[in-house]
Amino acid sequence: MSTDLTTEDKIKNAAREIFMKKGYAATKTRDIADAAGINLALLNYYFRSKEKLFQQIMMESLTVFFQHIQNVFNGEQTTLEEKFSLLASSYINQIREQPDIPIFILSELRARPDEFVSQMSVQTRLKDSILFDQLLEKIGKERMMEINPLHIMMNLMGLIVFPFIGRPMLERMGEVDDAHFDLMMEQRKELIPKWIMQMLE
Amino acid sequence: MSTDLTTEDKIKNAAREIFMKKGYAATKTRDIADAAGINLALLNYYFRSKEKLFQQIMMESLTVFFQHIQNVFNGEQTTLEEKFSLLASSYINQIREQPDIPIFILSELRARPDEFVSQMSVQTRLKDSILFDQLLEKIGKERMMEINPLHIMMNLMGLIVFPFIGRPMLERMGEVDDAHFDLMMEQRKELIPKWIMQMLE
DNA sequence: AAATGATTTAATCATCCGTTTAAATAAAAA
DNA sequence: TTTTTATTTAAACGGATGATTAAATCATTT
Repeated sequence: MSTDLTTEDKIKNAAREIFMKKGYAATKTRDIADAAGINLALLNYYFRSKEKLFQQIMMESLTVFFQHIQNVFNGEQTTLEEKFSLLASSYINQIREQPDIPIFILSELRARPDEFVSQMSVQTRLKDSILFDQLLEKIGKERMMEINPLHIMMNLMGLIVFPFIGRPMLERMGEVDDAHFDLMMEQRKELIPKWIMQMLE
Repeated sequence: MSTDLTTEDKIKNAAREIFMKKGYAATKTRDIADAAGINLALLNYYFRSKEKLFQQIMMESLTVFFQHIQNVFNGEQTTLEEKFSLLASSYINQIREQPDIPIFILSELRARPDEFVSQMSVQTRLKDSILFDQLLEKIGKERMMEINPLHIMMNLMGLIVFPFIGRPMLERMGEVDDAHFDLMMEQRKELIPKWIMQMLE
């Protein structure tokens, strides 16, 4: 957290790490300043307030986290299963690099109603996507009442994201260590698309 | 939040509601006192400190949330699919009554390492359960390396819990209202066991 | 009724925490 | 160099917040 970064970036990096780990309310501006190795006043000098700094980081996190969805959802050259596979792989890789990002986003989204939800998901209307059309074709109109494509989205995201959110609990329940957990996440890149396809049969 | 409850319970009810909605750090003792309609000092009189009050509520939440698991996991009269069905139904009902409980538990578990994780999951060792034996029998020894029973646990819990955690996001993505969301959760009581069974084929 | 103990209240303390200020230093422009 | 602007620092402000105190009220016992 030092070297030749600009002061602004040192603050942002430290803030991102601490916000993600502890959440907005539990994060103290002094913790950020200490972790960044800068004077406390610089935080306000560069970002005006803790709130503004948080919003900036939150927006960037949302962008990073949802940037793939848009593209994959509307890929014209990829099949359904390929889309599931792409999503599983890219998200599992991404979350491995920033393990706290899902729970961070989801819990702050809960605590700060609307503020971010609106901007995040306007981009991603399921019904307007090619994925949706492909789902319709696969499921068939007659089964549509029973199995709303949103079920499939819930399943896909749940299967990808939940293991990371529930990790401390799951590792204990299953008596697996970190290495084994990583292996399982690697397996899931192939398993999840298969499972989702089975659901559509 | 009034009537003939004891003062202690008025505080606990208010605290539970606010802790669940906002998390530990964002919850102020004065908010709890106001919501409970009691004098601020009474909180410390009955519970010593905010931290102690929180721990008590957290422990009770964990107990409630995991009490079914133990029983269902070790039911001797129920088949695999019946166990999945029981878990899905009881958890979906339970979460509907306290929608914030999953994200509350999972995010506080992250913010407060170990403190609770240890006590929570000692009770629930997957390998010691009847469910585990039934899974082994169904999956078969040869496929065990590929599909660890923990995968199935991740899937089951992810499919049940994630829709509630991601609800604000999912409702926007899928353009469904609260009533429709509830209907879908009702459908999932039957769908989830089916999906899980398909994964085992 | 008096005495004892439990509960509740108003007020205050002490610390924390986000933010600001004013001065000092460094960098850039003139 | 001198002047101006940008960055950094130490110190402090003021409100919020968890906790405590001492007195008041209520309930129970004798």
